[in-house]
Amino acid sequence: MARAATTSDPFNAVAEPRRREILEYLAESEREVGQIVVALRLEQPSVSKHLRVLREVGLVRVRRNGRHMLYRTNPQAIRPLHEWTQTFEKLWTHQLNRIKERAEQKELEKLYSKEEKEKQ
Amino acid sequence: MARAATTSDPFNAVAEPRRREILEYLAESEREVGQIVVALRLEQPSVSKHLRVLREVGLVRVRRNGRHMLYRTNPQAIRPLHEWTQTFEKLWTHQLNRIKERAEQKELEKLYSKEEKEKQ
DNA sequence: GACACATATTCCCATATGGGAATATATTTC
DNA sequence: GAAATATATTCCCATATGGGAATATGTGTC
Repeated sequence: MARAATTSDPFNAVAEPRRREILEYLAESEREVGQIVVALRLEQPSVSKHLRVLREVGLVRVRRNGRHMLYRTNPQAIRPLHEWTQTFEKLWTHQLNRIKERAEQKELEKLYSKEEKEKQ
Repeated sequence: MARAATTSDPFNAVAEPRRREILEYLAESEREVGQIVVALRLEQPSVSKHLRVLREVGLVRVRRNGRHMLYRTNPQAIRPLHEWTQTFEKLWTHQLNRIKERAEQKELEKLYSKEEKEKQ
């Protein structure tokens, strides 16, 4: 087997930086393909291909308006990613607290040894 | 250009489902490679290769203990992912509220038309 | 040092990628 | 229906992938 398809799930779809940019841009409001091309300075076929991937995993929605296609981010599709990362949140705040506590401990020790020196 | 390397950033590293499983497993506590092999039912070389990718992007830390290598998840490295997904959180709660409001509106309308009928 | 054990690396391969260039499709306008 | 505009698709290609199999490296034990 090779690497999983970009269209296999949101995790793979979102691994591509340009697709993340597109999602951010389309989160502000509905946009035409041409607007994405201009705003993100990408080639039009490139944008269409990225949009296709995003559409296939449900990360964007489309509707037609005349010759224009209006895309928008479907934020709900990002939830699974958010929830997965959230399971680690407690761990890193815990880790940060430990770092903080150690720093404070060191400060205390420094102060203490200073006082000791001054006594002598 | 082809697809970005799995080692280019946490987004790419985490796109692979087995690597996510490994991160979850190593979040509980420090583990030997052999334990991962057994717990996740993967081939040993496969695990070593995944661990290498995770190590290169800082998602895991290692220390040696005799012939054993002890790996653990570095939760801080997941923060960027969490923060990126978080920017969409407001949008999806907003979206959910709208859905809820519409449902409630429909309920009201249903009730109203029922009363109308009963009048007649 | 010979051996066993734990882990890492290498080689091979089918597969999907993203970009570029060219072209196809769909829609409006005249 | 021809021309113009907006978007999508196709083809080509260099590149990295993950799995499997085999092998290499490192460490403890006798």
